[in-house]
Amino acid sequence: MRDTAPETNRSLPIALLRAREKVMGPIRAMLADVGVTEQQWRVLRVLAERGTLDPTEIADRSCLLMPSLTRILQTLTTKGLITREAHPTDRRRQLVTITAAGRQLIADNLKESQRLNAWLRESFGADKLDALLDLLNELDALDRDPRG
Amino acid sequence: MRDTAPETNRSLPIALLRAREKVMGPIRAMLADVGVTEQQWRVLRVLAERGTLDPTEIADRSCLLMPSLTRILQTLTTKGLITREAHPTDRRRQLVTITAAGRQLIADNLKESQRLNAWLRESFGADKLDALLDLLNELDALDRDPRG
DNA sequence: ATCTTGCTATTAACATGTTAAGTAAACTAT
DNA sequence: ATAGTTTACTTAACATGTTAATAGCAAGAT
Repeated sequence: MRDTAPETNRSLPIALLRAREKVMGPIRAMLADVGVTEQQWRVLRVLAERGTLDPTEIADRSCLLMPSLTRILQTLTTKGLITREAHPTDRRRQLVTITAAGRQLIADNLKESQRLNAWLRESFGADKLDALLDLLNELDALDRDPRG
Repeated sequence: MRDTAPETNRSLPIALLRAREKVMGPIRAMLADVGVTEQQWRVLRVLAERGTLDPTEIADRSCLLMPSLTRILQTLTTKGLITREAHPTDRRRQLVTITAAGRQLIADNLKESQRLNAWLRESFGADKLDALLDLLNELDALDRDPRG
């Protein structure tokens, strides 16, 4: 079906959408078995890798907007995967920490996650994957919005 | 901030997310002024380019899932930008057509849309843009899910 | 003719995306 | 000190993403 619509293949927004779906599909399937979403998984991994963080930094590192993150942190707290405490000196801020259960959830799925990454590298080609990542990062680094 | 987190730059899902945000930001801003979302714009453009279609084909061409499309078609009908009629021979299906108002909305924004595309080509580089699109399409064409 | 199977579109339920507004706390400059 | 500003997080409102279930219809097989 899709090959009869050549235009959309040259549309960058749609190409990015399709590529993302291709990569995320298997990951989502894996996470669905454990009962966490792709976004919740990102938050947990950031916390596991970098330790206690405040919500603003979590949002930046996991590429989530603050309103989304607010809801996700509530969900993760309910699930017992994170804890939140007040910041010692700045009462506007919080400190979020992953719990042992959260770390366990990551440990239970990290191997499969790495297997999916390896499959991608092998199937798509390590050279092409690196080239793609380079281009995407360059694109993201483009200076400013085209408001001229 | 972001440059202190080298890992996420090499994560394909997140790199795709950031790149998409970079490209879509200006487009969303343009469309917000007219009162349509990015997804509604995609549907209208598909209908304008290819004429009357049934919802299943619209979903395929605009990269939307059917439940999302159902709601979007309701919204677009309310806004008077599309019309829906029953399929003459298959009563399960519908035929969706863009209205004159819908075509006018596209005409009003097409030039700006093309200007944004041109800005991207020039700013990012035509060669790199083509290379990126090629890689994304190749990725999307990868055979099957890694269920081994 | 009925029965099964598959297709089309919708609905439901929950999670996130997105923009705008709101609240509370910290900062800045007088 | 205090008015004005900025920062951190939350809430609200609406749109979409995602999976599962549902209803109506079509087509093929028995």
